[in-house]
Amino acid sequence: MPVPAKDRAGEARHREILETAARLICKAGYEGTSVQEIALACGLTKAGLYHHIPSKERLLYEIMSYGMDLFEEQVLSRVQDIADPLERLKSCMARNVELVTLGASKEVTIILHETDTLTGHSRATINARKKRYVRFLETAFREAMKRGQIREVNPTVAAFGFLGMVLWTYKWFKPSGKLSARQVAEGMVDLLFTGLAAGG
Amino acid sequence: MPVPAKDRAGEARHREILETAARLICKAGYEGTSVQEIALACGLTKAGLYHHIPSKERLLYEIMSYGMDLFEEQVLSRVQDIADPLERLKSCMARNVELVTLGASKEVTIILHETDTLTGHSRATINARKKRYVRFLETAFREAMKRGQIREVNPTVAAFGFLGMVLWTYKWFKPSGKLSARQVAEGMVDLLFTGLAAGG
Amino acid sequence: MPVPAKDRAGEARHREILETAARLICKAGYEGTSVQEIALACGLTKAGLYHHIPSKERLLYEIMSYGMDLFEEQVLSRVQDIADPLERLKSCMARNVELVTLGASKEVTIILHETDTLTGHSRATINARKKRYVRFLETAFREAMKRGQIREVNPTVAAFGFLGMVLWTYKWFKPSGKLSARQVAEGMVDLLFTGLAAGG
Amino acid sequence: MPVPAKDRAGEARHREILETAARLICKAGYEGTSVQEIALACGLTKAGLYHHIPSKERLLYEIMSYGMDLFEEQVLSRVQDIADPLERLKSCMARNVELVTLGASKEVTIILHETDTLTGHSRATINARKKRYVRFLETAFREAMKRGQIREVNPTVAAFGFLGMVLWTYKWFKPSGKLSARQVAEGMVDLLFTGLAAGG
DNA sequence: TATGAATGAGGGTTCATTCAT
DNA sequence: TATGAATGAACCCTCATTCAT
Repeated sequence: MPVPAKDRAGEARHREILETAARLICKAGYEGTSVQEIALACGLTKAGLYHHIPSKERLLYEIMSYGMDLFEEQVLSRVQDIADPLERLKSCMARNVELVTLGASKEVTIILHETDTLTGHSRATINARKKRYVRFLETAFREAMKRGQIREVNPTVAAFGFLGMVLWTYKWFKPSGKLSARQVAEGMVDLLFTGLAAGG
Repeated sequence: MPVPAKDRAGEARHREILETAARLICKAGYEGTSVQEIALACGLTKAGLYHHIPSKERLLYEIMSYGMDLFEEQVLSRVQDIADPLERLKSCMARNVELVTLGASKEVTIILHETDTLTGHSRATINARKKRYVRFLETAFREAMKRGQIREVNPTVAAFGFLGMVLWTYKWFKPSGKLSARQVAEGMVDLLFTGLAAGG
Repeated sequence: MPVPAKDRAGEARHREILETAARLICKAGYEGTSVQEIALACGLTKAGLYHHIPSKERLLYEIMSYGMDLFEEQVLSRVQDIADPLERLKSCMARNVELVTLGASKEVTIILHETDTLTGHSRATINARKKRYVRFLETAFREAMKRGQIREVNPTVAAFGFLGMVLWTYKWFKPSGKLSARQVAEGMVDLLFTGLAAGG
Repeated sequence: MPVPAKDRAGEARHREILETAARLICKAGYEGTSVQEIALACGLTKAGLYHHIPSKERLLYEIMSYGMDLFEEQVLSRVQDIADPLERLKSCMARNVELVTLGASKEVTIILHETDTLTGHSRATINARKKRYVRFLETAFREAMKRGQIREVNPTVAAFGFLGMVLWTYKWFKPSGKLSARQVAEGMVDLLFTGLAAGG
């Protein structure tokens, strides 16, 4: 059942707005970005933008939902079926680093780190999806330990170490720098999983 | 030349204001925190607060400077003279994790991650001090490699991996959680430097 | 010359819109009711509503005109030919009270009290029709005095006292209350015309 | 214990703002009057006005409270101790008519008829005070009947008839017209209590 | 030091209205 | 007729900042 052209256009427009807003919010933060600026960047007036979104906070929520969708589609769903837990973790890390460094809509996923801005149900929904990712990592780490693929470490520390390495990347990575996104991704995987121990 | 009691008192008050403001800004971000709220939390009126600070942006700069002071005093200056580069890195990591998790003024140092808010000279000054830290880490990694203490890896990736693990901590660590700050600090050091490789 | 069915349908639709709008404006006032809300209540979009009305102010004018039509048709025209001036006044009062309490379209007539909202010609037109009612009452009071049916009182004060009693009713009358609309109507007539004097 | 000069000044300023706002709201309604207009009329900027009031709705509530204060002080408290219920009612009506026609702050009391604008607790508070007035009137009517001073009528109808006559006055009374406020007041009392019956 | 009062600028949001489709 | 998209103006309110006292 094909989606009518009209709806597809509307949806595309909507995504375009989310991505444009994400780019701005990513730079200056949610509170530091005015609806005025977002509207202008979308080629609309403030009132015109409000035809597409019900409120600024809801806009943020939709960006975040969209960001989680992108993340789950481009990272989680592509690795969760990998049987070998170590390979699953490595692939996951590489994909996640690439998502926040060279993804076409990387800002949409980066914004996920705007914590404490959303309130109520929206906040709970997003937080639940984030927590699922942490659980996914912890589980994979535990499996890898059980199989003897990695040393015995605290799975929570491992998961958050993993996440810190991956998500901090957007703060310093520059596409125009010496290292390519792929190099960073592989470097990070190598760093965490091969380890720093000499002769490892 | 001893500082007059009066100035010392003034300085204490000043630091108190910086720390109070830091706590608020840490929660809601710079743009999300109003001068009004800061004044109230300091037990002052808005106009009263302005007798202590020249502007909101300058307040942020002073918090960040103070944060860098604290960091350099409690982390850098205590490890930079360690001759063994691997021990230097390990000690640095542990101290840094502890600074952002159980430091009495942890918010003051956490705020350092409010990027892109400061402008002009202030921003350049803070960024220069941050960059010095990255250089310090890269150098230590290089030294450790030269000595054969760790594998050959890209020092930049290593430095930012290190930083990501350390600085991300404040986003998820809860003093009331299962893990103590010390456990997290040691876990992180173990994770990065012993590595995950089995039998490491 | 019979009205074509189509026009009759259009007219019915038009009246329906006027009555729906009247109900909303009656509750929240003209300024407190948005075109959006009116459109929604009519089962239309905003743009759709504008095919039926040229402007919000004109809508108000049409409601008021329709309200005056209803009033004249259901009150004035049915009493103006009563020869006895006292009976004319009593019947008028009873009918008017009933119009604003149990009339099917009572809100349409209640809105007539939205003063100072209309401007220019519209306002003048409505005000002229209202003034005619006042004159009608004053004349009837004067006739009744001349015939010795009632005491000598200032006819203007009598007319506005009459109107105040009648029109205030909508502010407190509740169809579900102890008093029926009819009881209120008869009570008001009794109150003003029989008077409060003991033994009257 | 004398009120400090400063407080008295602040209080006077506050009342001045309430009265200025009342005058505007009285003309155009609450929704039809912008905070901008109120500020301007007070000789302030919008932001300056907000130094004195917490919100527009709260401003309305304060006007209404002040209006009830004025009413109770200038009407209720001056008649409630009159032993003779008929005299109590007559005096009450005269004073109330005068309050809404020639009172220095008549708009403040007229605004009390802005129904349905306030919400929640504010609304309940004001409504309770209004209801007390209705009860006061009903009681007085009942007493007067018991004493045989007036005919037996429904006290609720009597009370609302009384109120309608009194409160409607502000809609048509013009200080520059033929009738003085006093004449209207006396005319209304005469109309309701002497009655229209011939030879009354 | 401290404050209450004030302000211009801008915040997010809604308004009545228009118009191409 | 009906609509979705768009707009300029205005809405209520808060911002960081200043200044006389």
